[in-house]
Amino acid sequence: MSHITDPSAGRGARTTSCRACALREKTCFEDMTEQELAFMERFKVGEMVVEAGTTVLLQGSTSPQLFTVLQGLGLRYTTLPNGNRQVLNFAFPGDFIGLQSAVMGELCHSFEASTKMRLCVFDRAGFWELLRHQPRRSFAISWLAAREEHFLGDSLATVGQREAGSKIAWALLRIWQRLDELGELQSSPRGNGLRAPMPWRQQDLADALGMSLVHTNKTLARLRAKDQADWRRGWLTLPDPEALAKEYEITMSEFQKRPLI
Amino acid sequence: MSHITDPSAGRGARTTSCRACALREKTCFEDMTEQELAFMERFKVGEMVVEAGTTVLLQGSTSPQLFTVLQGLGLRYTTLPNGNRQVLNFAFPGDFIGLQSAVMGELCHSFEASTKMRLCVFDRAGFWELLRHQPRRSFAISWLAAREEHFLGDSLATVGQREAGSKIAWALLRIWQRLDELGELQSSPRGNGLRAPMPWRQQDLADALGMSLVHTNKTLARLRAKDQADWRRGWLTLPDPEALAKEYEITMSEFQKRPLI
DNA sequence: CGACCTGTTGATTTAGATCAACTTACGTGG
DNA sequence: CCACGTAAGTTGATCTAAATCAACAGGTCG
Repeated sequence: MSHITDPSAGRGARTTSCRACALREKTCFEDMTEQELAFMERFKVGEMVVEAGTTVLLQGSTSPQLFTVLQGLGLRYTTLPNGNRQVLNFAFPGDFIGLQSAVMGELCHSFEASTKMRLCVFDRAGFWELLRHQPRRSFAISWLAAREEHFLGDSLATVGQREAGSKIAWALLRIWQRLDELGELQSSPRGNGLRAPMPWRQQDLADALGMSLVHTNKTLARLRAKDQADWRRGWLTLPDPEALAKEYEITMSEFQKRPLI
Repeated sequence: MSHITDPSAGRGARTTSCRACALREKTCFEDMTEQELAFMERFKVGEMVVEAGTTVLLQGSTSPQLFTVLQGLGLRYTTLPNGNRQVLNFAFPGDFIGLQSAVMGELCHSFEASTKMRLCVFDRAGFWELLRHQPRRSFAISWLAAREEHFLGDSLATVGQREAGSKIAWALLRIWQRLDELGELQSSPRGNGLRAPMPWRQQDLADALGMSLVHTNKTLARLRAKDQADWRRGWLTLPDPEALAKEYEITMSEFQKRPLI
């Protein structure tokens, strides 16, 4: 199901060069210096396109690759010995995937594409070189790792300390915010307001929040009835995100430009 | 209640030099090159000794400092708008504290000393210099951040997907393992077996696992009755850690030497 | 058309929260 | 040395949020 394009194969015409990368245009990312660009292009091994449902990284295996999401949405999860699944986070364009595997030997989580995805592929061996020769890039890596740590801490606090309605609202707001940063919110086809693509299943959200599927469903229905959030058929609508956040005592961390790997 | 020693004050006789740092002797840490040592000594600003109960970092403030734990135990937590507290992790000697604050502007968690602690203090401004000039050190930072991310993911999976007995067992095993690595397990004063210092309160454990205090207490009592774990008056005894892990389907990540900042 | 996946809804059960009373340990000061 | 105050730990009774069970509906695809 997967398809890798190697830039050294053929004339490399099929692989976007970092310079031409559409992600760089987004306002949510920091600018890159000419030197950084040149370096990243050497570090880049190719591109990979996967269909929705593909397992890109499998817990327990040892992947020699690192990725940056170019297009599409995915999710990262662990499977416990008791069979339960914990979704660790949802992945968006610009996310750097696999830092942990570069550090620990073995993968302790899986990564799955929730839509068709395009991934930028880097070689793990090049990672060390990256940090050695590019202090700015290396700082970017640490920055992203710290940010990820922050997000996970936030998830932990939500899963551990909020009740159902608040959990759901928190998750929807976070997804909304991330898509907003990326400029992926669209105006609804019917009438006013914005909507966000949200391709995940209710089961995914349930597994992210430590809730049962049924309870997740009923809580979503309650939010819909109160006109606070409407997530159906792959699209999420939040009539008033600020009011929602206030109602459920949710403080979103403010926007910050972030580096792109 | 806190007491800072500045190496540039007096003759700096009161501050341990990195070369003489007792932590470096521990087998769980990677060796440092002479060059790294020299650099870290410049980066180090001083030492701080705090009494048990001191809040070292406060959520919402902006701390100009980074720490490495030299002695003692602590914990990191967030307070939610609803008043609940989530303990994010427990801190042990060798842990590097404050990477997030170095990256995000504002602290999004607090740090508290659970025993008397000795902390190695670094200046935040020096952090950027660190990454710029010391590729090896910079790799160490990324390594530690990735490890922290891994631990948090593990916590999230536990809080989200395990039931009470398993949660408690998981937490006790992890603390046990971390102290074991540091060589802090001692033989019990009465009779055979090992014991670990565990200065936290039941409330801390409850807040780490997203459980109520009462339920935590009752679950601990059940484990004690089954001779699986005994935590009382600041000491933890695990008669058979492997059996405990097996019983509750817990896989501990294997030991790996880690860098020291 | 039937198989399958995702979502929906009501009925029932239960793990864990909450409430409340009490014990134990450890000061501190008279 | 004892009385008192406070913080942590313990235990039983009660309540409830959320899990589980079960049946069904809608959409999609071969």
